[in-house]
Amino acid sequence: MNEKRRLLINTAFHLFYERGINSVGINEILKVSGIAKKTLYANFESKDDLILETLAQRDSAFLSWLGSELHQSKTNAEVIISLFTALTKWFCGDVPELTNFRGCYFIKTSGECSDVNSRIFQYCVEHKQKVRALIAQHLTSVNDLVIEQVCLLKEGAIVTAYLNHDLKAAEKCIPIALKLITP
Amino acid sequence: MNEKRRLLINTAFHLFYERGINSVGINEILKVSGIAKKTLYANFESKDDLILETLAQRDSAFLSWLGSELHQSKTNAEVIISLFTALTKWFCGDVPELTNFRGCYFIKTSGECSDVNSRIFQYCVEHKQKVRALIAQHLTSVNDLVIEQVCLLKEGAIVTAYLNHDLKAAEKCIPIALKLITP
DNA sequence: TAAATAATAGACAGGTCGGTCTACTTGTGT
DNA sequence: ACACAAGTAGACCGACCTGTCTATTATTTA
Repeated sequence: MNEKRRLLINTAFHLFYERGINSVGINEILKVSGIAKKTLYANFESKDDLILETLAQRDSAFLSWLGSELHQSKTNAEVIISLFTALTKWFCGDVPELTNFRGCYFIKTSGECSDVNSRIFQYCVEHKQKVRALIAQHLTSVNDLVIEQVCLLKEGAIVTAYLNHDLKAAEKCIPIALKLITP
Repeated sequence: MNEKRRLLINTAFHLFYERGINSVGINEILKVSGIAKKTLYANFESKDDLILETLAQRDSAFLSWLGSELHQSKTNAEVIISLFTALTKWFCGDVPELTNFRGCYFIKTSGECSDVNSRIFQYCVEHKQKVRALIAQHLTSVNDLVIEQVCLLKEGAIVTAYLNHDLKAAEKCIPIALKLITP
């Protein structure tokens, strides 16, 4: 049972991430995964519920990946360099557990939400907060403004890498971010 | 005739911007605008064609607004300050010609595209290039890297302002961007 | 005034949407 | 051997999708 559930979440995520949550129908997810509709609705309340689970899976995968990338950085400068070189690896498709880079799943998904008070939109906001907290946790003696500025650069890099096919977007952030932590 | 066309583009843009191009149907656009379906298809080949026209209208509106905001800035520092305070005004809903801030229409729309080679996606890329060119045109004796870094900050500010409801995201970019132009 | 143009309303086609339900086929534990 | 749970296949529902087409009304032009 749990295996079917995981397969459904995985298949749904890949399709949603590639083509958008509103462009992919339930029937296609079933066809690709080879699972019956009844099984899907035994595991998930609705399509929105399934979407939320794909967000949760991606949230977990992204945070654990980023955590491991920042793990052994000692100084603040090392953390900054690790962060943006990790992003570059992601953009270049060198991070298999995040699949081929297609932009930020949470930015894309939140953009398809009509209602900013929906659970889906809220989950996207929470994900960004968690990433911010993870970065903050690795930077010592740095005030909030600087952390927000680093995150700002990060978001800019992700969007630019996707829209402009600029795989070096994150690298361009490194000198800026280094100046931020050593004023 | 041309008036109907403009009303259709305008209505479509507002609905698309609020709820996403894939969540809004042709029939709703017709209902809201009070225009008959036949008239729509006399003016536009397809829904995709209509979407492209809304992108063109937004592209034009955004560029002319930003152009006028940067217009009377003399020094590079003034340009930077004008740019990011203009963004802040936009985020706060103080720019009527851009309607209520809902993030970047082009980032959102590109995120709903399955095909990165589609005309719609390409138009979004071109818009970003035009904005970049406009900013570059106002900054004198600044190399390409710095311009890209300024644009990176701009994209980060837009995304962060939307997702985190952080209306001051653009203000946080000003000190960083000023350092970039005075090394 | 008559003809031509433009716009209207909306039925219709063929398809997909999310979601429910029935009927059938497995596999497993006792 | 039997019951029960879990899964499959897919018909079906009402709603909506894009796009075409007919029939009617209003407006302009000669």
